[in-house]
Amino acid sequence: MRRPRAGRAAAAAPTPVEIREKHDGALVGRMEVRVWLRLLSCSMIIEKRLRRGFIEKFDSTLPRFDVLATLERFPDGATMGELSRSLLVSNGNVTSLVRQLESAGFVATRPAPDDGRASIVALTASGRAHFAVLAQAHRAWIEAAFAGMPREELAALYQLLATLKTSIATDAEASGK
Amino acid sequence: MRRPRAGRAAAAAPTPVEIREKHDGALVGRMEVRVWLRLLSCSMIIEKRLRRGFIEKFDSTLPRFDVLATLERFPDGATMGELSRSLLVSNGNVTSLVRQLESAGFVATRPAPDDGRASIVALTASGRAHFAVLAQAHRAWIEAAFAGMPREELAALYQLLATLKTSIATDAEASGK
DNA sequence: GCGGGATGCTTTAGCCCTGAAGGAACATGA
DNA sequence: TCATGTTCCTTCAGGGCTAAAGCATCCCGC
Repeated sequence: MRRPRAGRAAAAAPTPVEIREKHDGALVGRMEVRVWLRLLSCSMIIEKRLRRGFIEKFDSTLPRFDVLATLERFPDGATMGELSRSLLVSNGNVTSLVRQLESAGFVATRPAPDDGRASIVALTASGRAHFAVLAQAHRAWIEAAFAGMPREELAALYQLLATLKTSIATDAEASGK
Repeated sequence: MRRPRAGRAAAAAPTPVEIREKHDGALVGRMEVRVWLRLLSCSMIIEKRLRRGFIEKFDSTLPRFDVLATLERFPDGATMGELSRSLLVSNGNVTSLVRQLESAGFVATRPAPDDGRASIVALTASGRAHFAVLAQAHRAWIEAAFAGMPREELAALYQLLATLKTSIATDAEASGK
């Protein structure tokens, strides 16, 4: 009801399914912005779907899964700082995530032997088993989302994202820090 | 200190700048998952940078900017529901964002003439001016992030993301809504 | 030793976001 | 008309996230 909405949306109407893009239909001028909005849109939708899946199927969350996934790569355990750096999230955030996983019995924390400030957190057996289940669902969801993409395009996308990453990185260097 | 971390990280050490990927170095098997992690990484980094920019330069936030951007495409104003659908965020969330912008004088709310439940929110003159400034900075940040990408690759990425979007959409349809 | 700076972690305030619950207004069919 | 169901919006509880402040511990140069 009440939707003039001329332009792109109307032109793209015949497509079978239409996923709305953030700011879709806007008169975005520059190519860079258009690519960014599309990128953001894809990543938000997939992420939202994963988040929802974890809640509904496992009563867990994506960030908690991320912690488990990271810890799986540190068989001897990782310090909070290592976790924080690996996950690209703030220190305080890791604290609360680990607390939750700890009270669920999926990770265990022990003091670092060589550093009185640090503590080392590692997966428990139960945590490792739990992660295996979650990881399989996670992979299945992602594969489903990408199912409509031919292999060559997938590889091409992978390459282009690499270029983008280095572009982002060199920009970070140029603009101080 | 204390970083065995064999593999990719060590091998990639000579690169000038290294942006860490979420779960970087993990033994991610499937191509789909690798593409997803890279996509997520790019989008998170850019988004984080925008967020930071808005805070530092304008003491504002990305979601508030999104609301302004959406409203700019509704010259006659939009209902809360239209905003919520356009922004892909929940209804309650829009309420608080609009409240903030309202108390800052950037948007104004009036009751819908034909529907006692709905209210229509629109940009004020001040809000339109404010948005113009923000939008320019926003565009500049994005262009800087993509500056290292040749035009053809940008266009190719744009196309691939379109395929991905329809893949996501058809997946959504297949798995019931 | 030991004093001062760096580092590891936690705590807190504050914003973003969701989903569920609830109230008010609408719509519809009997 | 009015009872029922739907729609629009708000409120609230709860989790994620950050930046800044604070505490404990470490390290290093003197």
